[in-house]
Amino acid sequence: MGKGRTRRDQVSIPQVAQAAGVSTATAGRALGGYGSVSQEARERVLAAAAELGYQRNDLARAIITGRSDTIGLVVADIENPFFAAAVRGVSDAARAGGYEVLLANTDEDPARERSAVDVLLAKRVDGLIVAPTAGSAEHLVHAQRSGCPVVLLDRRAEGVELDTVLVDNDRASADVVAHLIRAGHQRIALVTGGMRAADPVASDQTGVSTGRDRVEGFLRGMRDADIPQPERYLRTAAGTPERAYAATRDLLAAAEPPTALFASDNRVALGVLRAVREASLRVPDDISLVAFDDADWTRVVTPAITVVSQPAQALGQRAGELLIARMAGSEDPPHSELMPTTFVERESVAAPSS
Amino acid sequence: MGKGRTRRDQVSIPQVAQAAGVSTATAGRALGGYGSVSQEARERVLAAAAELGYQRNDLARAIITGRSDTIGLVVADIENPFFAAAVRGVSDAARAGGYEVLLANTDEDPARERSAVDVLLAKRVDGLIVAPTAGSAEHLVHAQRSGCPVVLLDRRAEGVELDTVLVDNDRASADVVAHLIRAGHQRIALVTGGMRAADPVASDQTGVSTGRDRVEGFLRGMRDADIPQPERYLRTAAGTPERAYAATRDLLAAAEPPTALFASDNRVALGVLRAVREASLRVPDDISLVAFDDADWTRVVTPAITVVSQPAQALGQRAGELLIARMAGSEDPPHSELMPTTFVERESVAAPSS
DNA sequence: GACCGTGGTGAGAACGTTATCACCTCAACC
DNA sequence: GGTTGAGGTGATAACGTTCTCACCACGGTC
Repeated sequence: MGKGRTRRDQVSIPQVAQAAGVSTATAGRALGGYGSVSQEARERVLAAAAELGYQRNDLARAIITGRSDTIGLVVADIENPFFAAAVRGVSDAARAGGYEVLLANTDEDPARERSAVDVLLAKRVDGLIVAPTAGSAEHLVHAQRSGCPVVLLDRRAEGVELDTVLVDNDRASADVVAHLIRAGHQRIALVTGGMRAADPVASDQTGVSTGRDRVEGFLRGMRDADIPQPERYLRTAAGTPERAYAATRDLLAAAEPPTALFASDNRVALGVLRAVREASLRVPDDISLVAFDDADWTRVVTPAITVVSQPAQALGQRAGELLIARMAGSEDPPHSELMPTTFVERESVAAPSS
Repeated sequence: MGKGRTRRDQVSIPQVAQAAGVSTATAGRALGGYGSVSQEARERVLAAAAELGYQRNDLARAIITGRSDTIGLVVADIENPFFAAAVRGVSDAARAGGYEVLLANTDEDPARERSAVDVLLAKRVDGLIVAPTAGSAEHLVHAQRSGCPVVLLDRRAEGVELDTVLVDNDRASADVVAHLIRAGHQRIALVTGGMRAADPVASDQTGVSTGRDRVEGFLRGMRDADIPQPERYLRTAAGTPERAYAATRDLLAAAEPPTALFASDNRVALGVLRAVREASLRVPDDISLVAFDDADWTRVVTPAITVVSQPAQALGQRAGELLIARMAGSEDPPHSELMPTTFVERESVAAPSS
């Protein structure tokens, strides 16, 4: 036995009330900051609380008020700087609105996402922000219907009516392709993850929406320029640095290798760049390179990499604000908000060499 | 009134019990998985629960059991990849132990840290993992004493008895210095953050322990090699990429610039590297470079950067495990666990040119 | 003087769970 | 046939808070 009081003998409002010589109700009002309490009673209660080391219990409060002042945040991969920044944005918005954040990581596993949502619902979060992974979004609709507002972050979910904050991936991707084509490229490769390897083109339902949209934009951009066989240099299922590395090696070893590489996110870019380095290719003289995500290191490498910058933190913040509005009772029909990407031209794109 | 049931008419155990034709107690047992229930009763209860859309309420459960199955995690900066990885480690350990994680960001602000701890305590987390920022750790001791175990992550707190999981920063730092000296360097600069600019050497109480320990190790390493005025190239208060950039520019512009740069973390390294690039210095021919943290980009730049690798995720995981043991009732005296760093030699160190 | 509103107070219900206890049944054991 | 034990059940207390309501005192207004 020993140090410190154990979990069970926490001081509660009735004890404070008794010490202060007032009723439980009055002590509760003084401590909880609701109702009206005389100056004198408040002082006595506060003094008694300090004396006894009273610690309020938000759990009990949440049961009675029906609000926990907590929002649940479900992301795929906290280690991805994009999500880290988004989490930061959500955190900031939550703090500003008086909410705490309960965080869950899914590792892109739909089963873990479902169970995370379940746990968060059981903990009675007031709202949910989710970057949905592949698969059905039934559980999210269900959550929303049971009274817990849901906002989707960075990714769409098919056929459900939920607020969504994201970026126009399709268009940004097409713009990159157009830029490369203007620079003179024809053999343009897209290295990306998030889709089943088996069926890269019929991408309607598999994989994460972000990946699908970027592929879609890529293909559209290629077709718009009448480049035949646009899927020739499309490499899906390369979502990790390692797999992107392998996919890029593969591309570079081909008889007719691409003259430009488009990496679909910052982690993919890492693998792509490593493969390029190992092949002793010079950027941009031998090969051009564009990446999604303005990761901090992209401007410190030589040459600095041309990127599509996403407002990751702002995305998170906006999702938080939208959710807070919903929790406050907003009844507008669910809608998507597109936030602008910025094409940051640096030094990794040039005309093809041959 | 609108879509979906509102917050207030959630289904509760008594309602399920009535629908299933059993007592509240039995329904509670069937749903909560405690006590003993007949096969038949359980089935009836579960069917009724599914029918009515019952959602368990962990808040009410937590009140009665005294455990919320939640741990609080307080970090300085979630956007720092080191902490992102550590958060990941904590998450994994928590999940394995059946706990959820409540996350708070402090931005290195002691006031925000205190208020975060306060809120988490009010939410009745079962334990707390904190990467303490500068200043007193009184609130943490208080938390521990009031029955909420605390584990420190990555950073020490002076004069308090708390479990701590970290790395031997002093020694790792001294080892880097020794390595550079063996390579022939004398004019070695340390660019670091986390300390008041005013008084860089008397570092006993200001700043974050990590920074202080690294400075200490740096100075020790220099003194051990009998290099005079070791603080000559010491630049503190340069904890962000921007400030590190400015500090490095400053160093490089000196009459007798350093021949080797030591960046105290991955964000500092970003700024240092940018300054080096802009000065058109070649690494390692013109100047050598070592950084703390094996950030993913450090091996993709040319030349790949020699780093001190920290087991960030393992650190977080171990902190989680330690906390779980504490919450399970372990009464061992608090202790520090040092995890090993790895010196990863790459291509950014060479003998000084002159 | 009757009436109202308002600030303050306390008793007790309410929230949705789990814990405690008493009780019942049935089988196993001596 | 009694004792023991285990499995199952329900009534009710308990957790720590806020909510509801009734009540009082007081001042102002008609």
